[in-house]
Amino acid sequence: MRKPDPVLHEQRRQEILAAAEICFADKGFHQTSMADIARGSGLSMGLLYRYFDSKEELILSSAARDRDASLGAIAAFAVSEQPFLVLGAWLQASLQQMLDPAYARISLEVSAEAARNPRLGAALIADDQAIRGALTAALRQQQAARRVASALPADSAASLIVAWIEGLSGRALCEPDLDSQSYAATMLHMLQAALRP
Amino acid sequence: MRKPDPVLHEQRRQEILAAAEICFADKGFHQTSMADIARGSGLSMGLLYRYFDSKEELILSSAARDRDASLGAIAAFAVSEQPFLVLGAWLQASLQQMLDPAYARISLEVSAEAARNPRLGAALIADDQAIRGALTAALRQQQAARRVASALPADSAASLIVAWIEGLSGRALCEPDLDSQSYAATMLHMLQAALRP
Amino acid sequence: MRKPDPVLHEQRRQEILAAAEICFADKGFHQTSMADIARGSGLSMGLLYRYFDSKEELILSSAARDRDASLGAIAAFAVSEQPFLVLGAWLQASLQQMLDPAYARISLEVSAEAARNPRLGAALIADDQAIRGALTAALRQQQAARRVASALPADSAASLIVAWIEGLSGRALCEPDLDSQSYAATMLHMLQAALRP
Amino acid sequence: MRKPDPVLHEQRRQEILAAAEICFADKGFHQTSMADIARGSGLSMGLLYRYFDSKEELILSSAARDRDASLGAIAAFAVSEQPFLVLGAWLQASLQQMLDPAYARISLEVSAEAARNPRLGAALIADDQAIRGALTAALRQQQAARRVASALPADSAASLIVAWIEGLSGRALCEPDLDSQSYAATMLHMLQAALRP
DNA sequence: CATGAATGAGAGTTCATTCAT
DNA sequence: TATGAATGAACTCTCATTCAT
Repeated sequence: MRKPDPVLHEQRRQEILAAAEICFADKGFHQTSMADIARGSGLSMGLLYRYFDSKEELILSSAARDRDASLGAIAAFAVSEQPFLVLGAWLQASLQQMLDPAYARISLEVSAEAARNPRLGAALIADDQAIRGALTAALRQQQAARRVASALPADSAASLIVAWIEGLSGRALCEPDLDSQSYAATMLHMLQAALRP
Repeated sequence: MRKPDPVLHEQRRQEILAAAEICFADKGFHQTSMADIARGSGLSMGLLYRYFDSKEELILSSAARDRDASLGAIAAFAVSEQPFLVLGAWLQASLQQMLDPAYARISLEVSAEAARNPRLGAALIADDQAIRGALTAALRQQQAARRVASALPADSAASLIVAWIEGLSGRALCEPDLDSQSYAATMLHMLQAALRP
Repeated sequence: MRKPDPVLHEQRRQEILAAAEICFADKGFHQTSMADIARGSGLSMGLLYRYFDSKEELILSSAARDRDASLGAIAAFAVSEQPFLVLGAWLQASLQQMLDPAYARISLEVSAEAARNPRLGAALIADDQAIRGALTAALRQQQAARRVASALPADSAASLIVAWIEGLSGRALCEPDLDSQSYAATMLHMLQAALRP
Repeated sequence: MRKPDPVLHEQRRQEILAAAEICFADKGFHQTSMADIARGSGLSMGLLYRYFDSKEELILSSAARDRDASLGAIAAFAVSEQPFLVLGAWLQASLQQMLDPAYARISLEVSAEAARNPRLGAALIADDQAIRGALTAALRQQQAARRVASALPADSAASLIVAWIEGLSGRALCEPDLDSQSYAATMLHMLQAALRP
C-alpha cells in the first residue's frame, strides 16, 4: 500500500513556488499562465493543481513565505537586548534583498496585486502591522535608553523606515548597476543621523 | 469638411487618460479591458482607438503625464537660488500625492508593469535619471554652501531620497487611515537630520 | 453613426437558441460545448457571448421560451367558457409535442438539469405551478357543472394529468416508431373515462 | 495466495453503486467525477476501477439494478391468477418510488443520459419492452375476463400506464411537499375508471 | 490487493484590435 | 467623425483513466 509522503509533497510545493516566482518576476502575475508555471516546474498542469488549488493560492503562498522569513528576523529583534544592532542587521539584510532586481520585481508584483486582491491585501496588511509593531516597540526601547531622539514619534518613524526599505525596489529596477554596498553605507549613515538624539 | 481641432483632440486624450487611470487604479492594468475604458470615458471602442493606438500607449501616456508634472517641479528646483526650500516643497507635494491611495495604486501598477514592458521601463528610467540628476546637483550645491553634510555622497543620497518617497505608496495601501500631516512632519524632520552637516 | 438594431438582436438570439436546442437534444446540455453552439449558429464564440452571458443563460432562455408557449395556451384555457374543449386541444397539442423525439429529448434534458441547477429549477417550478393552477381551476369549474366527477380532488387530478403528459417523453424515446394518433386517441379516451362523473 | 471472494466482490459493487447513485442524484451523471464516487464509497480510485471498468459501466449497472427490481415485480404479475391485484401493488410500489425526490432525480438523469448514450439507450429500451409486454399480456387477460374495457387497445394502454408512472418523477421535483398517499389514491381511482368496461 | 500521483485534452469565458457601415 | 459587431486565440481549471509502487 502506498502512502502519501508529506515531505515530498512539501518539497514539491516549494519547487512549484520557486518556478512560479521566477515566472512572476519575469512576466508578472497576470501575464504568467498556469501552463508557464507547469512547464517551469516540469510538471503537468493537472498535477500542479494537486499542489495548489488556484493561481491565487500561488501568490498567497509566495507572500506567506516572505512573511515567514521577515517575521523570523523581526521576532529575534523584538526580544533582543540590543535591538539596535539587530535593527542594523535586519536593515542590511532587507536592503540587500530589495536591491536584488529579481526580488524587487516580485515584491512590486505582489504589492500591485495586493492593491486589488482582497485576500492578498489582507494578508499583506497583517504582515505589515506585525513588522511595524515590532519596529515601533524597538524604537521606544531605544528612546527610553536615550539612544534615539525622544522627539521622534516612534510609530511614524517605524512606518517611514519600512517605507524607505520598500522604496528600494524601485531603485533596483531604475538603476540596474547600482552599488549596493555604498547604498547600504549611505542609508545606514543617514538613518543613524535621523534617529540619534 | 471640418478641420481637426487639436485642442479638442488633446482634451479628449486627457479625458480618456483620466478614465483609464481610474480603471487601472481600480483593477490593475491587465485586468482593465479596453471596453472598460471606453465605457468609463463615454466613448465607443472604435473612437478610443483614434486617440490611442493601443492599450500600451495608455500606460505610456499616463507615465508621461506624471513625468511632466514631476519634471516641472524639478526644473524649478534646479534653477532655484534656494534649492533647499524648493526641495521641501517638492517633498511635501510628492508625499501628499504618494499617500493618496488612488495615486499609490497607479504608481505601483506602473512600476510593476515597467519591470517587464521595455518601452515603459525605458521611459521610466529616463524620467528617473532626470529627477535624480537634478536632485544630486541640488545636493552638491548645498554641500558647497555647507548646508548639507559634505561626507554624504550626493548621488546615493539623491537616490535614497527618491526611494523614500516612492516607498510611501506601500504605506498608503497598508495603513488606510494614516495621518499624512504627521507623516510629512516626521519625514521632513528625519530628512533634515540626515542631511545636516 | 451606426445604431444597434434591436430587431436583428432579438432575431439572432432566437437563431442561437434554436442552434443550442438542436445541440442539447443531440448531445445533452453538459456534453454540448459553447464551440458546438457557435458552430451550429454560424457565429464566433466571442459573438455568442454578446447575446448570451453564459451557457446557463441558454438553458434558462430555452425553458422560458417553452413556458411562454405553454402559458399562452393555459391563459386561453383559464378564461374559456368551455374549458373542457380547450383542455382537449391543449392536451392534443402537448401530446403531439411530447411524442416528437427531438422535443422529448430537450424536455428530459431540461428536467434533469433543473433537478440540480437552482435557477432553472426555480423557473420550472414557477411555470409548473401556473399550469397546475389553471388546470385545477378548470376542473373545479367542470365539477360545478357536473361534467367531471365531484369525488375527484381537483388539485391531485390536475397534477396527475400534467404527470401523464410529461411521462410521454419517455415513450417517444423508448418506442421510436410509435403511432402518435392512436396514442392520442387512447389517452383522451382513458382520460375522459377517468374524469367523467 | 488468497482466492477472490465473489460475495465480497459483489457486495463492494453494490456499495460503490449506492455511492454513485447518491452522487448522480445530487449533481448529475456528467457533473459527478470518478473522484467523487471514490470518495463517496471510501475507496481509492485505482480500486474503483477494479470493480467497474468505466464511468459508463456505473450508469449501466445502476439502470440494470432497477430493471431487475422491476422485472421481479413484473414476473410475479405475469404469472398471477389475479393480475389486477398485482397491478395495483406494482403501481403502488412504483408510485412510492417515483415520488421519492432522490429516486426521481436518478430516474431523470438516467433517462436523459439514455437519450444519447446508445448502450444505455438500448438497455433501457429492452427493459421497457419487457415491462410493456408483461403489462399488455395482463391487460389482454383481463379483457378476456371482461374486467377491462375491451375497446381499449391493450398495447397503447400499457404504454400509457408506464408513461403515467414515469411522469411522476417530474411531480416529485416540482411539488416538494406533495402528499404521496392522496396521489396514490387518486391515481388508482382514475386508472380503474379508465380501464373498467 | 491497494494506492494516489500523473496525464493532457478540452471545458467555459474574455479581450485587444479591426472594419463595414 | 463615430459606431459596435466581429474575431479567435488565450486564459484558468477539470477529469476519466492508467500504472509504478
